[in-house]
Amino acid sequence: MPELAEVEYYRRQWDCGLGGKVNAVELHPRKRIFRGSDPREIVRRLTGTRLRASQARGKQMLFRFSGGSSLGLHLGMSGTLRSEPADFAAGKHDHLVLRQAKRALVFRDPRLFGRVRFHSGKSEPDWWTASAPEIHTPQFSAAYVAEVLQRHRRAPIKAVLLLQSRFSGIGNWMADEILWRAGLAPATAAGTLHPKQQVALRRATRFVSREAMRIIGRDFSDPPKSWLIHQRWKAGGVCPRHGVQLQRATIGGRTTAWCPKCQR
DNA sequence: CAACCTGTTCGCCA
DNA sequence: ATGGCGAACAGGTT
Repeated sequence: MPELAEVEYYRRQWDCGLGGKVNAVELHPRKRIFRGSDPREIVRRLTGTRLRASQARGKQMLFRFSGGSSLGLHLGMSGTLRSEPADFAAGKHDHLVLRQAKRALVFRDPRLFGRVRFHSGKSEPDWWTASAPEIHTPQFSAAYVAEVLQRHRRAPIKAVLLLQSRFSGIGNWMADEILWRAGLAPATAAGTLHPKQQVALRRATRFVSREAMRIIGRDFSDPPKSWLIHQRWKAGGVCPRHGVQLQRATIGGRTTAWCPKCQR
């Protein structure tokens, strides 16, 4: 489920707990979610702190606590964050619960592709600082896009859009939406894009990111009916622009839908 | 019942 | 050393 905009939506679901004290931390320590970190340390160091702030970069989230501890959360394929009443009882897939006086902050992830990381100390964790330029910043420039396309010139453009180290936060449906708007066939080798196509790609990337953040990031509203997202999973899905039957194939290792008429 | 899935990481190969 | 690709990871849904 979660790409850039959904991540932003879920991050905000814990905003109600900002400033609140963490009275207890409950977790399922054996779960794959905690790979690479020590669950007992998370319990020990977060208990008694206060949730101070949170941020998202691409699909990665950072929650900061008093005392200098941070939690890094990644939602993987099926992760969600939500707030529940204080007497909430954690279910099978609720792998991390932060108990506050008035609520429980819950991280749920049935498929376990998500991840919980932990960091303590004055420095910023490297899994946080090593992120790619965000799409809404000046660093996501035409020159940057050109360089990325050149570096990955032999890969299909669809696969390049899915590289988190290059296009921060773009996932499968956003990549298809972007290519459809830019008029680019997903299998096109990245290095063959003409200057005008590069401009269209960057413009569509910024548009889809900004609008998805505004529409989905705020309250999980549906994008307008004119967006490809409403058609791409349907059996008889058609191009919102022409009504032409969408094509479907695995490109860049993922299911890809595109309009053969407007994407070349 | 079988196929499918909005993500990342690893090993292999060029 | 770098880039591209396919498999693996898990469990719910169709």
